[in-house]
Amino acid sequence: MSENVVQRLRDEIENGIISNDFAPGERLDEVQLATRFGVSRTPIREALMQLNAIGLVEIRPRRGAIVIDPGPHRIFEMFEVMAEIEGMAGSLAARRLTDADRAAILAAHADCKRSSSAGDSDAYYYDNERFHRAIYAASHNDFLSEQCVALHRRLQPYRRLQLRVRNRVATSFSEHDAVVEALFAGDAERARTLLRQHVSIQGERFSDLVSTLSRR
Amino acid sequence: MSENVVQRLRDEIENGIISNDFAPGERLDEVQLATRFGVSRTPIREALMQLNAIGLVEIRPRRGAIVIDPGPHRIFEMFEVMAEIEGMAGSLAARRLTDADRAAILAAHADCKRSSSAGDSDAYYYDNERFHRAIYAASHNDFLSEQCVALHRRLQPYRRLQLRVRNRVATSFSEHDAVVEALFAGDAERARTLLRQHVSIQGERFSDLVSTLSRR
DNA sequence: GTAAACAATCTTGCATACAATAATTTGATT
DNA sequence: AATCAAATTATTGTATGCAAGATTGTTTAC
Repeated sequence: MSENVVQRLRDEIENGIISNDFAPGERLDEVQLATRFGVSRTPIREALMQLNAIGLVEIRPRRGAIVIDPGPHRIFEMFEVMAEIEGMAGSLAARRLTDADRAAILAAHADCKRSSSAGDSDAYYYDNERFHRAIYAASHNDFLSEQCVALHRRLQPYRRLQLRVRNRVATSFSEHDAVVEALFAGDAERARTLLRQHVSIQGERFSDLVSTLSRR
Repeated sequence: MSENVVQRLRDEIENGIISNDFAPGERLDEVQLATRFGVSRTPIREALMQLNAIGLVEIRPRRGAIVIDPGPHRIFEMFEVMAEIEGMAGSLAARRLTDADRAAILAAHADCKRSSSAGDSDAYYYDNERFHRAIYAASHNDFLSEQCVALHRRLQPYRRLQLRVRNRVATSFSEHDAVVEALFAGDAERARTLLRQHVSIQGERFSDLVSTLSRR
């Protein structure tokens, strides 16, 4: 069997965390996971070490692994950084855009339009991700692109909540529209500002949401 | 023995990579490392998985782990991102500066001045790191701060090379001086621009260096 | 002499076994 | 009955063992 096992486990557990299948604060029992996935403890441990390194899981010595609970404040911090690097990607993209990039962005944007006007927030969620990834790719900075994808992924559960609020999908799409215009006009600073705002808004809304609901 | 063993191994191997003790492209043999550190293969493997997750090591199925060789282009990309998030930290710091932050920055800056005028580039390297970390902390965004520290650390070997070039220490210090001024004046945009340039310069210089020396 | 194929060896990947520490339960004493 | 302590149980951390794939070297055929 190939090394894919531990990678597979890593992805499965990571997905479980992202999709809130494993709740923040929850303890991840090694033997439990091992029996569940039909493997021994060893690859489970190796996967958990990886998640620990990424920052999704905390390993307390001799006391097992727990899913990290970022808390509203830290989530806000992550949105703050996301807004900035997303803006950076947009700025670079506006300057470095190739025809292929243009086509990919337009295609994703068109799909967003479709799912947006259909009011299908789940489909929009998927198309939105493709749209943003197309911009990351257009930055032609692979390292930045990877960082963006990783952070985007980590903020996924919180962003998903956002799309449920009234009119958010429509608003999001119109923001995309302005972004596309700036990108295609080669206006780096406007693309940066628009994308930064586009993301910050999500962060601030989220912050409002939790700070009124669950007080810590 | 506590779980600290694998953490220790992780740090040791990571330091080995950063300090070029393990060269890029080098294969990391599990039994070799195990005997070297006096442990079994298991904790070594777990440490390697963590380094893999961080992106310092690549694990090729059934073919072992090798130290990742970023290559000049990717290093340039990392500097590009470093410049941006460093600028972001500066921008936030200028707005959120507390008295304690001010004191920490001034202290590190004073030490930089000392080691700079003494022409001690090794000491300056250390003080420079403290100076930058003080700015990260002053951003009052812990997530950003951690990202900055991690990336700063990864770029360490390339930055170190830079300080050896003629007059770089003195130039670096005078750039710091302007940064401090902007920070203390609360001028967020100037702080951002200055820090961005301060870091980009290193990236560009590095790029010049390698692209003339070793062609890939 | 060179190239290809086969075999021997080495290394990784996973499982199991053993040791050490934390959690829990039970029993005794106040 | 309640609390504290000791012992038992459960779970983590590390080592070792075994199987499967990769690497290397040798031999044979052309």
